[in-house]
Amino acid sequence: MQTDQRIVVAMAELLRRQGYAATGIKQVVAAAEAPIGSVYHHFPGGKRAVAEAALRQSGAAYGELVTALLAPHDDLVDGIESAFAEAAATIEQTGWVNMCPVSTVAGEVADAEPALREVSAEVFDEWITQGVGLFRERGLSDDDARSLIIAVITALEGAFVMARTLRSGEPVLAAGRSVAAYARTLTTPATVSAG
Amino acid sequence: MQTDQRIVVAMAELLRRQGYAATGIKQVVAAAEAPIGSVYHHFPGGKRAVAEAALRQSGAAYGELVTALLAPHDDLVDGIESAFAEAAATIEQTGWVNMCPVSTVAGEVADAEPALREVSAEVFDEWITQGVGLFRERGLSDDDARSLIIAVITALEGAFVMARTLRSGEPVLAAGRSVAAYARTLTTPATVSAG
DNA sequence: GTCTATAGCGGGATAGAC
DNA sequence: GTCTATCCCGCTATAGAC
Repeated sequence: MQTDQRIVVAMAELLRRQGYAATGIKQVVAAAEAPIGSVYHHFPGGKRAVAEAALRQSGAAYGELVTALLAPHDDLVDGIESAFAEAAATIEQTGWVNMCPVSTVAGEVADAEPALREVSAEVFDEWITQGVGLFRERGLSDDDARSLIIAVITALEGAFVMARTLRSGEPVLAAGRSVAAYARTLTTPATVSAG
Repeated sequence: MQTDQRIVVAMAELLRRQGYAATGIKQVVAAAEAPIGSVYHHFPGGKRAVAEAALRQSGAAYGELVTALLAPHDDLVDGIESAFAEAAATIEQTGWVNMCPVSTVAGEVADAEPALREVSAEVFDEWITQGVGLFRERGLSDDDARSLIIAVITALEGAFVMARTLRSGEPVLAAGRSVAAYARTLTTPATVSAG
């Protein structure tokens, strides 16, 4: 792998574990087995530029992963349930490490790092666009599809934080039940019984 | 206000904006209008001890806030819908600052700061306990109550991160719709129509 | 107990040899 | 273009005057 790629990959790995502020450039080059000068040769913007590249790359990969988990299921509810179950298993097996750096980083940079907030926002927007497309194929209206994919993403993000903190897969499973129930109401018009 | 209290409050405020690693003790004492020596006099554990106190205090206050938003409503679904709507309005009015430092900090310290992860876990557990009590009073079973409060918390957490990043209240509203739909399925047994 | 000056360290970034 | 040695700054934490 090329030096610049190794740097980006190492940054992404550290970002999802520690966030942006706690991750040092020296730590990144040690993990990437690269000399520190290479960072500033390939990324004149320094630490921030490396982080931007890492967020974009990981964001795209993670968006494809979620799509790949949902796409095989013709039924929305089935797809969502299996995606959350898969996520719960993965995060537990990997020792409670976040699956994607975007969620870890977005919260700490939303106010203090405009450039990184902007990149994170672009990643979220791409995920939403992909999800809207997928859910529209399953018969949802534009508004419902958009509302549902946002519910899926926010539930996953929030559940990951709690799961890593509690060292338990329970939050991911509970969040999955919740979003699946919402998806069910959007696909099968329920008749509410009185009382 | 006492010096130690001002220090804790200033730390909490900075934590919810920037997270733990990016927040400096010098920044905290400047905001608290206290000499730096006071930090180590009142908190021998230094920065980490101040952050622990800030997380506990903010966690308790935020738990009471959510309870106060939910408690007045006899109907679960009404309470959840109004709580999320209130949250969306608040985060927008305050310039997209997070309402609570726990969610901002938990993600970045889950792997690297065991003491802070532990405190964050205690805060989450307290929120869950409070929510289970509240939802049981509304007639839910233990399991349903626990699943629902976890869904509420994770949805709020995840939605706040996305809202701050996108500078939009939409994620909080979408998350609220999703959780409210889940609560509705737990309270009103729905008859699903075929097709 | 309050407060200041400073130590000691690690951060990001750079200059310049090769 | 690769890589190393170093700079300079800001950090946490401390020592000690008051």
